[in-house]
Amino acid sequence: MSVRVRFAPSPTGDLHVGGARTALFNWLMARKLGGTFILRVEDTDGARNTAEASAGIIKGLRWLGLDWDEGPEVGGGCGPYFQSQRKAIYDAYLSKLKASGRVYTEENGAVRFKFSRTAITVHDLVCGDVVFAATEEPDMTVRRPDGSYIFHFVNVVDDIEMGMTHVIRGEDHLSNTWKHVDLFHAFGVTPPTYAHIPLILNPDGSKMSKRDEGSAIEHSYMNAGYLADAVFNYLCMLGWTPKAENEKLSRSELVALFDPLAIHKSNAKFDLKKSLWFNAQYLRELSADELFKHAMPFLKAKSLSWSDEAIAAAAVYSVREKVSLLSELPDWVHYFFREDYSFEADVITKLKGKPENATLLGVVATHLSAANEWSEQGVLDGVEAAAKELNIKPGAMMPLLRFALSGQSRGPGVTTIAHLIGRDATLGRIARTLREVLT
RNA sequence: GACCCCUUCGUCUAGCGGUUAGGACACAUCCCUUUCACGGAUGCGACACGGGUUCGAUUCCCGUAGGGGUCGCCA
Repeated sequence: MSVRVRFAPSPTGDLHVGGARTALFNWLMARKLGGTFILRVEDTDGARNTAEASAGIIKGLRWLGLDWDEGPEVGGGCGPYFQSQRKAIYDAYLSKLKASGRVYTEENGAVRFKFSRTAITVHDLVCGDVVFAATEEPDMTVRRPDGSYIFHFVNVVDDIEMGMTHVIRGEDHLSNTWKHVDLFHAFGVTPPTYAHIPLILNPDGSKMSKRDEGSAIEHSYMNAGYLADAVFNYLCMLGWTPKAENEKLSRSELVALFDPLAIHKSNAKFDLKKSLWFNAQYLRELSADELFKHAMPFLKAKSLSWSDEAIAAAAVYSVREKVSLLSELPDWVHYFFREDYSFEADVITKLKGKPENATLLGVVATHLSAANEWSEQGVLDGVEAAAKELNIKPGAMMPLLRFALSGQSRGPGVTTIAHLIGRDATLGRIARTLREVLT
């Protein structure tokens, strides 16, 4: 039998890391076994669900590259995939329960399911067989007086209707699973195989929920400058360890390595530093074009613009090993894009520190204006010639030139900066520094 | 409160009776270096506690403590 798994979010808010990882593991399972990954929106509670949230979740899943084979936007043979549109199916299933005497209606119209009140065992790939003693809880409500249905009921009905073979979800559902199994039995259906994955906790050990740092996919990752591949990779490492030498693994490697039996039982705390490390790793292996494409929205957000895209891309590429997030890029490259960059306080202090700095910059300018060709080597030759004339080491000239050309004390190689901004800008910036700082 | 799951360096983890308890992130130092980074090297650093079982427990069993979860006409 072909594997069928699903991610069944309730659209009450943005896609959350916990949900994203649940979707991720389901996706890995389907792709690993050549199965089907289904997206089902559990929007039975009209009061809490919104279309915006639903769209947001889809946006987040798309960004992470978790494509589904059946569900919203793609269709499939078991639709509709919004539970709010499946009332007739639920009514039919409720009738089955009525026929077998497993439900009863209360005075106000709510319908309850009669628990079997026997010990129930949940077979779980991660937790093993978990036995729940006969319950003493009140029978559970499956339909509200207004005719709408409750999660436990629709969840089970749809898992039956959509032919789910495995249910991979957060461990917070484990304690309720016996109720689902009871329902499956009442319908005369063998329950799917379960796999309850550990939860993601905050660094302090508390349960991570919306609002917490690093919890919302769109806000904390997409907009913060993460690469989807990095987030995908990092999330896999929370609660699962692939049998591999390295932790940095591509999607295809992760698919090939995936094994639900290797998923951990214990919860994992979110580690911001490590997520940044993963992102930095992925950032560095992007080509100049790819990096620029990803960086563009972040540059524009800081009002940076360019006329020569190749130069702009080269500028961004020159600082790729200095950042962990795309959002850090503008601060590292803004001076490539404008002449009115400001001078950092310590840069001004250092420039003014020695009176001979003005002379040094003047000599460098003279040599650079005479350079035969404007390449990095040409710039370097000019600086060395100036240093020789001044009888100092070329290395001693570099910081000064860096200060003048960027206003910053750190950045890519000085010759790279000069080469990319061009001769005119280089000479102009030296002149500006002489005029505005070393007066 | 009842029930369920969990417990190895600060964090993510390897380990599946005998290991100098390994790796990654972070941190520290050093090297490299025109800055900042990258990279390389080294270091710091853990089996929650108490009983068993065993020739021998991080590993198996029980208990305690601690953490998380579930007990809705939320999902």
